[in-house]
Amino acid sequence: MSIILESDFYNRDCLEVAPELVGKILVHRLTDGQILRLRITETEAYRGEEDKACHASKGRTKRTELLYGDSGVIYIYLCYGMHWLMNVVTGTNGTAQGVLFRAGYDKNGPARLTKYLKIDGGENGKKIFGGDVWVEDDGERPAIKTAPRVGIDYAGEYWKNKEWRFIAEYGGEK
DNA sequence: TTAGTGATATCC
DNA sequence: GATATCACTAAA
Repeated sequence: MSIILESDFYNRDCLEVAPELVGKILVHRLTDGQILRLRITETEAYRGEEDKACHASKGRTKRTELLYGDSGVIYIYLCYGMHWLMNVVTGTNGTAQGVLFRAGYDKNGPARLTKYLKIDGGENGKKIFGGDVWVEDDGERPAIKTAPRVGIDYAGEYWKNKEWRFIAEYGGEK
């Protein structure tokens, strides 16, 4: 029995949401009805304008607009011209927080994850419940370890060294 | 280690 | 309009 995570889950600080998303199942229902599921094994928190690694630190722009909106909104970003990175907006409105889905079981890397789930910019701005993309909790609670975030050298030592990356220590099933 | 790729932001 | 930058991956 799986429970779909809804508004209450996402409407909290990203540092609470990010570790809890680890071990959950990300689901995408395609237009042809096919269901793709993937267990989340790694997430990262991006916490508002003060976090230099967060896109919102540059201020409110067309792109980061979504981060300032409702929690539970899917924020998808095209990186390096070919990789879709998926985030979900967390926290109360206006705090510009988000959680990046960094990896899934057997799928290391944020772009591999979206590629596997066939998620692209078309899902950007949609809600992560009540639509074609959602996260389920099947009760699994893997052990979690933390680590510094990656790929954000530009953010400076202070933010770079924050342990806001959450990784499942997996032995679990798919 | 390096090339590839294109949207976005920033600077004319 | 032009350029610099980027939360990456695959191939070597």
